[in-house]
Amino acid sequence: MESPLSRDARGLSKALVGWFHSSKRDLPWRRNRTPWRTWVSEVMLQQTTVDTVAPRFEAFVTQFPDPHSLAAASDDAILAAWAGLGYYRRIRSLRDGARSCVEAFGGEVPRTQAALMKLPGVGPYTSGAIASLAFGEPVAAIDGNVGRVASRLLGIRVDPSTAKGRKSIESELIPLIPKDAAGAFNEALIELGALVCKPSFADCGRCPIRDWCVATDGDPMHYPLKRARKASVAVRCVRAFVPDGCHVWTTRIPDGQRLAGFQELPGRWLAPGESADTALQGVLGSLGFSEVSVGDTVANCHHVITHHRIEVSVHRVEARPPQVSGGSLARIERSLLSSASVTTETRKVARYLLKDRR
DNA sequence: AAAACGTGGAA
DNA sequence: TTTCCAAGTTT
Repeated sequence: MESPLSRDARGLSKALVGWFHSSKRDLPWRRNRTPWRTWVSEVMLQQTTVDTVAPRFEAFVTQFPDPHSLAAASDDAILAAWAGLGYYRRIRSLRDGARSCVEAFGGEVPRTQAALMKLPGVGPYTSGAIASLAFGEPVAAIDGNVGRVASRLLGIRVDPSTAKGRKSIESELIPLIPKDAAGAFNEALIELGALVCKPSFADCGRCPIRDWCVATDGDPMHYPLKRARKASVAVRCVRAFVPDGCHVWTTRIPDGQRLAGFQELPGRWLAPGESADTALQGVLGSLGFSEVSVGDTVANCHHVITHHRIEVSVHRVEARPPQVSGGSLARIERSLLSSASVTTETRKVARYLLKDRR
């Protein structure tokens, strides 16, 4: 009961891989493809665009050229190296994964999908990508691109973002992967999704595998199935700009919270209807400040984090700092408000604070 | 299995 | 402006 597609898997992979070799983009991680560079790039690319990653990749692997160097790095160092890329759990996981490679394998990257899956931050996609691209193991690597391309190619109406959807795609995709070119096949599928078979336009006229595609004679945009996203929520946030000579007071976000380890101006989200003055009095009071006087707004900015749209207003505040230091309170030079030690929101605020507006 | 997790750019 | 998307993983 072989389908025409599986019988001609050879032709499909030849056409796909041939197209890839002539059409692929020149990307940093494709030059000198080592297991470590592949691991780093795949983690950096998780939910992050090529345009964002490309200018950051070489600097990162220069600073951390192998698992040993990253394994030895401090929290502050890895956060600064990842600042602005988002999803900061990724870099802690990557460092922890590098540490376990150093301890268990002498600093070598595991060579199989099964072994890679045991590393923190390495899931079904990333393990498949490293195993196939770096080591040639004939396993699937189903990211957003491949989920979409395979859905259309095979005519599968499933949601690739669910475990069930991925499994059904995987079971039909694996037989198509050539044993002697698994990496090129998988990367070609990814590249095809990125360049041709796009979410809002399939562009079948330019597709190297349209002859094998179920969706071309129907409606490619009918695939894949996708679930509704969670609605975004608007929140207001107040922060205090408390200058102290050429320094400014900040707080360091504690472990376990989102953006843990970064510094930001003291403040918090407002409850509906709550006043900025009350909130800032409370925040600074609990940090140990006294004689708190909340002044004018000195900066406004808009920031989005996951599904929250945040309107930030920063007030100038005069206050007497606590005598004993401790807890999350910190003090940094004003110029560091635009450095990698603070949150991205803080760097946005700093653009207003330190210079012009709008 | 749904929700959380960052950010910037395109539609 | 709002929504969607980008080489996902974890809980």
